Amino acid sequence: MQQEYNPADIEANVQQYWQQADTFRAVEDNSKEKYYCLAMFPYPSGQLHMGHVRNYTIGDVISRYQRMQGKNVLQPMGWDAFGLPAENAAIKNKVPPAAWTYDNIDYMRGQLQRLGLGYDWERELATCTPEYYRWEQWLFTRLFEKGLVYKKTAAVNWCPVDNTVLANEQVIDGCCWRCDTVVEKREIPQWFMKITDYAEQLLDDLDQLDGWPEQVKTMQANWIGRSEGLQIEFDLENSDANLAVYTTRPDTLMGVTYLAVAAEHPLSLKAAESNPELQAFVDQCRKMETSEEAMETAEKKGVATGVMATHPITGEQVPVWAANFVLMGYGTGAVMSVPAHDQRDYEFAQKYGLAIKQVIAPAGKESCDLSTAAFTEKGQLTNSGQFDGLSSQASFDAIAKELEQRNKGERQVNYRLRDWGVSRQRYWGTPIPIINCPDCGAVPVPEADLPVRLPEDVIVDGSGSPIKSMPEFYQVACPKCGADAERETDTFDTFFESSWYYARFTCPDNTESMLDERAKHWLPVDQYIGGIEHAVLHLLYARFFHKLMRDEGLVDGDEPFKNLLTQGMVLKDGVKMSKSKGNTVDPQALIEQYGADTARLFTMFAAPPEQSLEWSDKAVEGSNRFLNRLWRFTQAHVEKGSCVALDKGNLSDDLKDLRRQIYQALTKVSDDLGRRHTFNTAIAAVMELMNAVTKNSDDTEQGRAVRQEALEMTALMLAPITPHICDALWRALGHDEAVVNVRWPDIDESALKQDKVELIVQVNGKLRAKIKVNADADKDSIEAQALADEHAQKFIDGKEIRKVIVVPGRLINIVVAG
RNA sequence: GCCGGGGUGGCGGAACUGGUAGACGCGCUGGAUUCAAAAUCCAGUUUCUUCGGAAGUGUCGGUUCGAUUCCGACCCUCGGUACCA
Repeated sequence: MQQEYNPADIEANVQQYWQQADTFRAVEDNSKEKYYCLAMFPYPSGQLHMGHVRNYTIGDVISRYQRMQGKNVLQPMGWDAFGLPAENAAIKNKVPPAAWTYDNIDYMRGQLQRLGLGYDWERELATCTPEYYRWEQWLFTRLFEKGLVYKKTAAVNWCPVDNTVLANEQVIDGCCWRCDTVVEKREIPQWFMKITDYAEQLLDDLDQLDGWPEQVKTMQANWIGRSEGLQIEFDLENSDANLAVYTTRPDTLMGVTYLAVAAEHPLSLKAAESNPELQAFVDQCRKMETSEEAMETAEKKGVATGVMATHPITGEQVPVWAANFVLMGYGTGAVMSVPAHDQRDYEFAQKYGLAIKQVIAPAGKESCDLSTAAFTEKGQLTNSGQFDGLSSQASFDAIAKELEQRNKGERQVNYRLRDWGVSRQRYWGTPIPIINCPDCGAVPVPEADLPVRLPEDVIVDGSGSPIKSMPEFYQVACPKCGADAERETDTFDTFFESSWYYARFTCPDNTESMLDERAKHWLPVDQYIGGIEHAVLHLLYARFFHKLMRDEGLVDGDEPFKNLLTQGMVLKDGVKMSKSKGNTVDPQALIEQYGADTARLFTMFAAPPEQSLEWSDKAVEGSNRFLNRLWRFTQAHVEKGSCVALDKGNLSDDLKDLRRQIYQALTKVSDDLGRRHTFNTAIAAVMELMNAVTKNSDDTEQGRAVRQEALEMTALMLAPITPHICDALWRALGHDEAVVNVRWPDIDESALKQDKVELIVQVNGKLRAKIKVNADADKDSIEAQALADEHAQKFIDGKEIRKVIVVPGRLINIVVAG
């Protein structure tokens, strides 16, 4: 054993051993319990950032711990390789996206290996290869046949100067990020997946996910947004057409004083032809961002269309307004407005002088003052004709029945969730496998012709996707009739690739089918780890895909991820590390200076995984200092030669104490690594043990034997977190096998037993004394001992004792008067 | 705007089921070692204090023998918001 801790040597040696012994190769083996641990794969942006280091270390610690539990662990790694940054880099550096991406992958793979992450690299995949994306093309054509995909027009952000579609993040304050032109909305035909057909399952199956954080399930449930309400039809004046609206508050129907439609609603567009003011408003709305956030925070504006609608029960005429807060692609593109009982409608009515009619009265003592705000609580109906006096709840049924009889409405379950638009007008993505024939319409590419390969030798200059101007790509014969036809030149949303990669990792080499029996062996993923920012979209799409694949017979079970851990972000100076803020810390430099084990130890120690992690150079040094201390202490111990066997029955009180601390630490670390995933407290427990061990200077034979035990346990307990140094320590302590193959130690219960325990004595809830009592003492004798304590006496002397509360193993609280 | 988190010493954090607030680490202070420094080791470190204690976990209020933990209202901050991944 070397005198000094030299991480560069140690880490290179151990990593070489793992590679040569094929340690992390995962082979299906029914004799062992399987454990599939997956951390969200990275976008190959160029270099690893601290968020990656944290994410992948968490996964590796869990994987190594489970391996030490004797499980057959699968931990794969791959690349979420399609996406916008490759196109941006291509424009900037004049490199094709493919070359840029593959270079990045090669560099980042090396960085991951240097961190000592135990991946089965045989299973590596990159989503930008035809071997991968051909299978999602295949699935899409299957879904086409099943009617689960369809085409409709939808709005995109359009920059009229660059002549290109912009992502939401490329729109800054309503303007193009590159040329600062005001962005316009443009309606173009796009492919959609019917995720709403699975809305109910996606909601109900959340109940199966006991291993998911409650907050993530809540966010998903709210996102899906199931509601029960009524669809109500309003007849239009001078027209056969009618206007349908959906409401969850039919009890307020009698208070409707106007209707609002989206500016681009056909009704509004038609009215605008003869109304210049409305036309100006429609044009103005066209220059709005498409994001929900922008819509909701924008000032609420509207213009009367001049069209009147007939109230389905009273027959009264109410005006129809065009409003910027009504979304065309959402529900029916129209809403009924009840200013007295909805705050947004109230503010709109105040602004434009529309009528406010109260139809709900408070049932309890809630305040209702319609001169200041809407009354949005439920209550008792008033001013509602035949429904007067009913409760909000009772009126739901009564009004539903009335409307059904009049054929003017029906009950409906509605979801906030919208169908998934998967078309992107970009180059660097999976080509959508559809051919548009002038006679046959949209025709899926036949299986034999898959994959539709994305040409990689292209020039990207920011003026639109290069494949849109490549006849050799898009000119094809219709697979059905042979006529001249055109390929889709749009590509898939990159969430498409990341929605099923977890399954493909089980059989990435299969060239015959999307998945095989190995998927059924390994799935579901036992532990999934990734950023909280993916709580809704990615995780919902992956759950959706799992159900689609299940219905194709490709996988078993309803859900892909049994347990989920959502990690927090890595911050510096309180803000997220990012290139634009210039506050990034390069993991490469960190590893070169201190080694992978220090990088791993610091990221696990600085905060629990679910919280954000504040970067600190000084704390990194502290982590390195601890490893140095551990190394030197072990070295000094080993240097004095081998130890005799431990004689448990023949130890001094101090040594018994020390052994108890060893097994208390082991108890805590086992729970923290296996159940709680609080690696910071596990490390703290090991540090505490080390402090106790270094304080003990018993150099007798038994003293050295206990020290040997403590150091062995420390090497094992830290092995999942800092695997390189622990391998070297374990060997130095006299073992021949690699620590990665050692089983997690058992707890020696006999070492944990204590004769006396310390209890605290409170008087009126304040700490006043500490007493030692026999571990098996009964409540009465504990109480008596507490009352007799001289410190406690000072605070109870001469006062009336009202109550004494004894919490076994913890405390005694003496409640006195005055 | 809406949905979901978070707020505890100078700093990162601990307190797991309502029971000793501040484990562990960083920083700082003092000491040892050194010609000197670095490194290392030892001791101390919430604030105030009349040295008895008192106050204290974003703010205000409540429940309880006892609240960082439960309930209500509010403030600040972070993530998501459907074309960033």
